[in-house]
Amino acid sequence: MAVIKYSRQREAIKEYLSQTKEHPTADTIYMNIRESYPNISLGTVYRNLNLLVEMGEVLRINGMDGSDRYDGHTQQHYHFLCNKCHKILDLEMESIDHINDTANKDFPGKVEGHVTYFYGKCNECK
Amino acid sequence: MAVIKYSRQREAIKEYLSQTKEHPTADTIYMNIRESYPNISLGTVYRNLNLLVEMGEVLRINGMDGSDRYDGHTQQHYHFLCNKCHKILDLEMESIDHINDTANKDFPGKVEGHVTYFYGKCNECK
DNA sequence: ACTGTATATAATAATAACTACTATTATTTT
DNA sequence: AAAATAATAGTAGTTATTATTATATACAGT
Ligand SMILES: [Mn+2]
Ligand SMILES: [Mn+2]
Ligand SMILES: [Zn+2]
Ligand SMILES: [Zn+2]
Repeated sequence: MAVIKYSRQREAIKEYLSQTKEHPTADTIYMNIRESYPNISLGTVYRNLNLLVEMGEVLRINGMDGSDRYDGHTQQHYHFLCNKCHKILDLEMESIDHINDTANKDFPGKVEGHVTYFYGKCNECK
Repeated sequence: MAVIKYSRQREAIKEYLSQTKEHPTADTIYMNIRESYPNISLGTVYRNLNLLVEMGEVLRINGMDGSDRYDGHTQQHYHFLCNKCHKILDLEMESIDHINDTANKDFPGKVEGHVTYFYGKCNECK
């Protein structure tokens, strides 16, 4: 796949992700795009999500539960998972990139980055 | 399931996990236990891993790639994932639990903990 | 605007990781 | 040793995701 051609399906996915504050699964995205494009296929959603992640236009959040989540807001930020209602929230907090240095200290290889999420009780559930 | 009864299959899994320094998948564990228990079923491996994780005798590491990894060494420690050879290594480093406080600062809910792993190039791959 | 070619799509099949079910077997209690 | 209970092997089912393929769309060159 050398040249990337426009598709309204991909545009709709990007649009939907940029305007939601949630962190939807591929299936949730599918359900929503369906309202404007009833014939869109789930495979198309997955393929475009992979493309968008690869292009850096969308973030993939994985490991929180069974299925991957997607985030249209690509500036670096951290996530919080509520243990009770399982909502995923953005965390506004100062950088913790220094933990890379901590990790590097006695490590023979090279630590380049980290993946972190926080968990606990959200405002409503605590 | 009120009472937990002994089983040599479960014992073999625990034994295998306690002596390996790797972080095997359920399937890898299955392959290895098979050498001493050729009839063990993959379902038995999964069921016992879940049990052992629940009992706190084994750690589950998820989100690194498609399938969960298991760790027989249960003292809290961090992991490193090599981007090139995809090995998972233990990281000996000082505690970074203070990042919970950082995350809590302006958060209306209650941050109780975090999940973190580091990535980069291991000693052989860098 | 018309045509050719490459890319994207919908629909569907396939895969991978894991869980559920059930008849049999192993462990523990009595 | 017999009864009671839990674990197992073997298998079927689920869920999330990827692969396949025939058709549709985008778009560069005329
Ligand atoms: Mn986010
Ligand atoms: Mn470890
Ligand atoms: Zn909550
Ligand atoms: Zn490596």
